[in-house]
Amino acid sequence: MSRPTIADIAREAGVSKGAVSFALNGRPGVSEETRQRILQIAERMKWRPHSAARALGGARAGAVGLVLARPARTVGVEPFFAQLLSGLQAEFSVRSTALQLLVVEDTAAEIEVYRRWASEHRVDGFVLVDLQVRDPRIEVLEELGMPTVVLGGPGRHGRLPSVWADDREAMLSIVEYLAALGHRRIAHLAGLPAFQHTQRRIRALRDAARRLGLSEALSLPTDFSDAEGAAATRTLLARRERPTAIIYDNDVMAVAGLGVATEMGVAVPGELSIVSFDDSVLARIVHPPLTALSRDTFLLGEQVARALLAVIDDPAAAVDLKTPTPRLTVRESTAVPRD
Amino acid sequence: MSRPTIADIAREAGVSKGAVSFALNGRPGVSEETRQRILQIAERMKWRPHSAARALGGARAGAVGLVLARPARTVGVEPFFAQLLSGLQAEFSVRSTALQLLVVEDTAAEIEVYRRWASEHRVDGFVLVDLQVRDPRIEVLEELGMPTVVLGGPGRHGRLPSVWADDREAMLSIVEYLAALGHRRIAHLAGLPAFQHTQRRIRALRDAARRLGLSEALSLPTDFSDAEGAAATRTLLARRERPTAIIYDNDVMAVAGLGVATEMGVAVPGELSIVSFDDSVLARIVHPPLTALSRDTFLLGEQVARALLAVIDDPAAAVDLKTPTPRLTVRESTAVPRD
DNA sequence: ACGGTTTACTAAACCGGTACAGCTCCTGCC
DNA sequence: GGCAGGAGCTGTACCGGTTTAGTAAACCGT
Repeated sequence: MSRPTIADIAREAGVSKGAVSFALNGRPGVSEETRQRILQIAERMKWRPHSAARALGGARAGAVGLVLARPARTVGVEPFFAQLLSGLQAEFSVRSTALQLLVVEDTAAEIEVYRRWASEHRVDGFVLVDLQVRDPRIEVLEELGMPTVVLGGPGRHGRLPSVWADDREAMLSIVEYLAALGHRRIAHLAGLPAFQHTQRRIRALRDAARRLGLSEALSLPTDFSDAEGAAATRTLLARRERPTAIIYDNDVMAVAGLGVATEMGVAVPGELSIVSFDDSVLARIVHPPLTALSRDTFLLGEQVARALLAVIDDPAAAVDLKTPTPRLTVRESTAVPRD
Repeated sequence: MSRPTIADIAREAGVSKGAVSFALNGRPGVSEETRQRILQIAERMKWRPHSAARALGGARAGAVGLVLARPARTVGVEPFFAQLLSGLQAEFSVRSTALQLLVVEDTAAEIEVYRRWASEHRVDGFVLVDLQVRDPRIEVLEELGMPTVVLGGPGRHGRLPSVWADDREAMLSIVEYLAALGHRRIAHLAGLPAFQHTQRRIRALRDAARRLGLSEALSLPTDFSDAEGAAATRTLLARRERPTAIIYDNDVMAVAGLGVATEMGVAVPGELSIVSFDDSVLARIVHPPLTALSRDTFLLGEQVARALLAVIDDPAAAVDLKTPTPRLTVRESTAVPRD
């Protein structure tokens, strides 16, 4: 016989389907003795619930969605997402919730997927990342009424609960460290200007520069790619008065920038200090290893997952969780500027 | 009103549920005129099928599974998987099939997931990667009778269809290139010995060495991590008669090895040539950029997805697809050995 | 004009669970 | 002794689709 159903178990145990359902879901309605007997039979028959049948009864779909809008071939270059994914998985799988992952080309397609998955009842909630300035996705998700957790910054994201890291403090800690070393001309290769965290970092740098009396603090927007990171670094290093330190918004650009410096004969850290806003193997394995901001992305993923499960359980739950502020791991790419 | 059902459409159109089902699925049983009317109403009401309800009727679950057995925190370091994933997605999403991704700790847990997802009817098929020597998963998947495509090498994998790349030819092309440059002592930092492709590469190197009359061709097994890559490189370079070229089984190890060489004052490519078996941004952005084997992993993912969909449509379909042999992209990490 | 086939559709069963009203005992209490 | 209340269970409706048996009308050839 193929796949046993609760009806099979009921027949075997000589009870009704309802009783079996009660027993298997650990809810009152059957005696402890009967429950044990049913559980044993289910075990013996290797019964597993049919996820579709469960979902049909208006209950959970047992899955959550994560949709990324990026050019298909560029995903996975950044270790950040892989780490986040691992953390999400770790927590979701404990509560036997599956993760549906989809990579699409742009935000319009992403919204379309939210609509489709919601109306197909395929998922119970969403994780929203890469928060943009005036993000159109928030409105859609609120309208759909799907439990959603935003991985973003402080402040309101409509009525959606959020888990966030303090980008501002993180940037301040980097700038203060560089200023303490004696750097006065600092450049910042920022990410996509449309992202909220990019804006927060740019603002933090500007504020810190004013407060610490830096003579220069320039933020250049990029698309996070190694190509733009390299190009912008080349431009910066070709100037007459070049910066003595560059802060890169991700590890890929930082490594590319390091390559450019080496190629142009600019000594790191002698003539140029490099700091990466993301830590990963990448930052560790290059030479010299890069000073980088270490955040526990895996933990972040776990927290987001936990928050989402809480919201699914109780849609009224208001979550606004600040994760530990990342700390700077000093390696060999930063030093006192040579005058 | 929330989510419209086919019953709502049927009422609106003044026909039965069955007629609506026929119309929406493009099957005979209704007149063209009625079909159009029903389609318009469905469109207007923004109807979408409830995926659970469909799956319950013994039909497709509309999803496939990919399970990776690796320590959770190490995933995503390798661009290879991200690329593969993108390719899979691209093809699956065209056929509106979702991809369920799960990362588990070991093979036992992986098998458990196959069992669970199959019996819960959560997926219609699986993609099997990281094929091992005498892989226990194959037997389980055959027993479960789930459509599965193996991403592996040539040869039999039970009765499972497969898509594969020619690792042997790839390794031969690298060795022949290095031999042509004049290298006679070549080392190979291999991956996990339990993997089939590791064994194939080791064998290919040994055969080529004999044929080309190399004086040394050593394969050292590792766990693919940057740490072991660095450690093994250090050992090799500390020997009296050090190799003049090292082939790394992935990009992460190659970059780590490059770091070690730089640190030890061994010039690349002057005193040591480096070749990576995987190409990615990583290989491009370090300095000097690495000579690497370029395979179109994105395309590979698309092909695997297509193959799996074909097997799901027709379980008897026998697929055995060889992908284009990867080609060597020569950059600046390889040169004629200095004597 | 008649039997036979085709077309267009309806009604109901079915998939495998969950939810709930209702029934039968048994116990406790005044 | 009678009644309330609860434990333990049954039976059935229901979720939203698909599928099948059945039916009425139209069509067809001779």
